[in-house]
Amino acid sequence: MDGTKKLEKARERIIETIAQNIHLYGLTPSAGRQYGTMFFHNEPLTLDDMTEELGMSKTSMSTSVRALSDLKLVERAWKRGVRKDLYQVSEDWYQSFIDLFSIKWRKSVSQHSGAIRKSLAELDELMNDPAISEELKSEVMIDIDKLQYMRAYYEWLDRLIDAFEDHDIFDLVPIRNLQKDSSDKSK
Amino acid sequence: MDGTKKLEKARERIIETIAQNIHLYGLTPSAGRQYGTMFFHNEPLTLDDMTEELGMSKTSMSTSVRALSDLKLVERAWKRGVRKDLYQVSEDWYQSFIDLFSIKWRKSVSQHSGAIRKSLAELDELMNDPAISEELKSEVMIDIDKLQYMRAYYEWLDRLIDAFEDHDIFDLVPIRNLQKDSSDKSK
DNA sequence: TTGTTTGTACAGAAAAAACCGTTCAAACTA
DNA sequence: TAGTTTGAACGGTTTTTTCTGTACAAACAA
Repeated sequence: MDGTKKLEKARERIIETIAQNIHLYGLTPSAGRQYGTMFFHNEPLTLDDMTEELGMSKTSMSTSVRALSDLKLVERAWKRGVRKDLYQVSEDWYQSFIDLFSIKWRKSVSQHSGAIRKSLAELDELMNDPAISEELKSEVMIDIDKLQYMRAYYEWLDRLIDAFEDHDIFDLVPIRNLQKDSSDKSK
Repeated sequence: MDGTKKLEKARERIIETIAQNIHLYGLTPSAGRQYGTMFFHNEPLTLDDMTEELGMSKTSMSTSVRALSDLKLVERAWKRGVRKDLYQVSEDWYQSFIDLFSIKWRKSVSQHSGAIRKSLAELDELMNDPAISEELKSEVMIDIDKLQYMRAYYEWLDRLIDAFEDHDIFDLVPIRNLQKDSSDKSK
């Protein structure tokens, strides 16, 4: 088999695996393929480059590169004399993992916390209403407990994301920069 | 406003918030609504109960309760004399968060690790091929570096998931069981 | 055994999304 | 200024996903 073909095949396997797993970041396989393609390119790419590489429309490239940018999986690059926007994958994958939580999960925590606060206030009000049956009150009490549990959980999630952002997580789970020689046959 | 209505409204807000955020678990809003409904029910529910509560088909209830079960967000319950399957939400949300990683992310790590191993072996072979141009070899070298970086990253992710499963994460980010009085107005 | 109940497989309908071609505004060039 | 180039907004089309109703197999009841 031709050497270039072999290299291409080895890359394709990785790209396809990325495409099949990028849903964990809430992205489509197409965006994953785009990411993978950029990953193996050693130069920043323009939208037109991507159109050519992936055989998809420029519009599609534009929208999915935006989705990738929103999650900070890719970033813009500059190159003297090039007017087109250039994009390249963010180098630090650990940071990309953290960014997922900073962006998507933090937003979710915030929405939940807001909803819980509002509902808790309403139930609180309900508890102080004298025109409410004892039976209903005991139901409300149960719900208040549940919401308090939720509130504690999201507060925990919030601190977890803090621990990611502050890189405290690397104290617990250190990055091992093995750089293991690829000819090492040991298991 | 009627007390029962008010309670219902407070619940609906939470349920809808869950529905809008469950995509982080790779589930549809419908499944989220189903989860939310079960969450506020103090008794396990049957598929027929859910059909009635949510106004959707039994088939839908069956498929999405399976999706929820796969992620261990809900579990089966038993009740004397009831022949129908009963389901209830898993009580421990912290564990549910961990399960997400045990199930979905671990699988992703495994797929990636496999692909990386294969591709790395191929590139290794390519490097030892004497019939390959120097130019191509330097390209291959770059890719090997990238794959080694990936390998280290997924190995880190694997250890991170271990830290979740072993509950070591709670040493770094402890669960505060505040149980703060809901009448506390401090900010 | 036969009749009933329950959960799920399957195929088609409905809804949602991904994607494309065209168009347009902004930025750059001359 | 006018002419290009570029990225994205907007409708319309295609593809995918979600949901439903029917049908069926397994478990239970009598």
